[in-house]
Amino acid sequence: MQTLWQFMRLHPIGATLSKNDWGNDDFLGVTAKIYKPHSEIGRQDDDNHEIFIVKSGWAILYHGLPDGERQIIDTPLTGDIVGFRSVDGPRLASLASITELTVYEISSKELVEAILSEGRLGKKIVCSLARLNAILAEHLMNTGRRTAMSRTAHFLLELEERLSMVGLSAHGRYECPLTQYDLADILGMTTVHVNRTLGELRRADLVSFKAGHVQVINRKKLVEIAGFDNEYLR
Amino acid sequence: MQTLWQFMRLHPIGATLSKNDWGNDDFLGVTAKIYKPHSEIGRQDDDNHEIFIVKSGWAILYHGLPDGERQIIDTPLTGDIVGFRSVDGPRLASLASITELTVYEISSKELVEAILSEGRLGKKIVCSLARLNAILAEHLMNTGRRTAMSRTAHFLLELEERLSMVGLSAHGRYECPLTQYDLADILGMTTVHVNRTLGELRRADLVSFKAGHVQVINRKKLVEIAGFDNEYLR
DNA sequence: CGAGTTTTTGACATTTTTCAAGCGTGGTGG
DNA sequence: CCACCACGCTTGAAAAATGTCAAAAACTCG
Repeated sequence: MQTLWQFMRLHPIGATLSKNDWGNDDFLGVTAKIYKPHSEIGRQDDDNHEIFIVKSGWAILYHGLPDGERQIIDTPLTGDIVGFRSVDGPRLASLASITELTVYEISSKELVEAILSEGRLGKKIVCSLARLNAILAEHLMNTGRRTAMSRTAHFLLELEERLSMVGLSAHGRYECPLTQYDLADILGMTTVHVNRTLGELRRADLVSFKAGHVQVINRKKLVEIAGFDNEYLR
Repeated sequence: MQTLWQFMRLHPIGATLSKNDWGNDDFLGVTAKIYKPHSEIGRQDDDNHEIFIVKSGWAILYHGLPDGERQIIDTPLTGDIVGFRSVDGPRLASLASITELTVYEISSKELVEAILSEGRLGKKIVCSLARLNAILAEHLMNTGRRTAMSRTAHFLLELEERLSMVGLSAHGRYECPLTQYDLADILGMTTVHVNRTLGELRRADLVSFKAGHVQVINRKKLVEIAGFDNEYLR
């Protein structure tokens, strides 16, 4: 069985952590939990202070609005941390699996304890949160200042970059189990419009999103349309 | 002269820090720098690894897009930290003052060093970043899933809440030096539309934004229209 | 095969942007 | 003191982008 620290050494947020960075083995020994596709891992407004670290699979972190709308905040991928809050309080967003999902679950309190006693862990978490910040800021530009086309192109390029960082994309090709409904709630548009936009991108031979997989066709032009610069994902 | 740690004890991110949380006094003695209104404090793409902590004044953190558009990522207020990056690399956004602005400037490297040796500082920074994350996520809902009206209302309520936390708002009233152009770049719409929307809000006796100050008139209804829940600002 | 989900398409409505112009105010130089 | 300019605010009319509603086609899974 792979322990949490073994995992973290291999992935973005834990890449340089040594065993000693964690207080003791018990804490490290957190076992990964496996969830079925389309299950709720944590629900918005629940008073359950747990942090998740994605080991494998696809998930969405979303917030439901009073009027029934939904905005997807992020699609956490392998190695991403989910669920930090500045203070105790209800969860601000729900986490749901898309595919089968494996996550490490750590009590928020325990993780904070560990940060207090181990500076290197604090640094790691700070870096991880800073990166999430950068991603959110970029999504803000997407929904705020880019056209439907540019937005969609940008997100597909972001996914490719993030996935290839964890070895899940190569040659501009990757699996993506998100539906067009999901895409709509990520990009802040309607499914109908997502559909038309994807169609345009496909017909223009830029990128194809079809049957759960994505293939970048003309990267140069796609990057140009999207105004994509991967710097923020470093 | 007020030192950085004296300041931090009094404001959100540093509220519970004691003197010992910082390695030594030299580091703490960082003097605050004062900038004139409308100056650039840090420029996007610069390779200058500095973190800013706002002591007083209004600022905007924005990112310029290739086509000349601009998206304002955040309006850092008293006590907010600006400029963290996951790794060294060019700055992702520019920081500019709106009013006269006083900021503490700390080298990124120094702060990371301090985190390594002082867990409580790490915790504070982690909390601050988690809060910023929550704010960005909420802005994402704003631009992604709310109408112009709801969005604008929401942002004005957020400002009120954030300002009253640092003693700069009371009775639903506060000073706000942002222009309608700024508002447009925050909310992801055009100035023209911002103008019309503010007009509507004013005519409906919900909130007035005029000559640099904001007055909430009918909070109950405004909160309802905005779908505002201050939980995320805690 | 059949039921449910997802994608695609068409016609039309609404929101938001664009372009263009006018107004008000505060500061500045003649 | 006044003319003038820069800047921000306001308004109107038309265009473009995006959303809504509705239905059909395609796909998926048991």
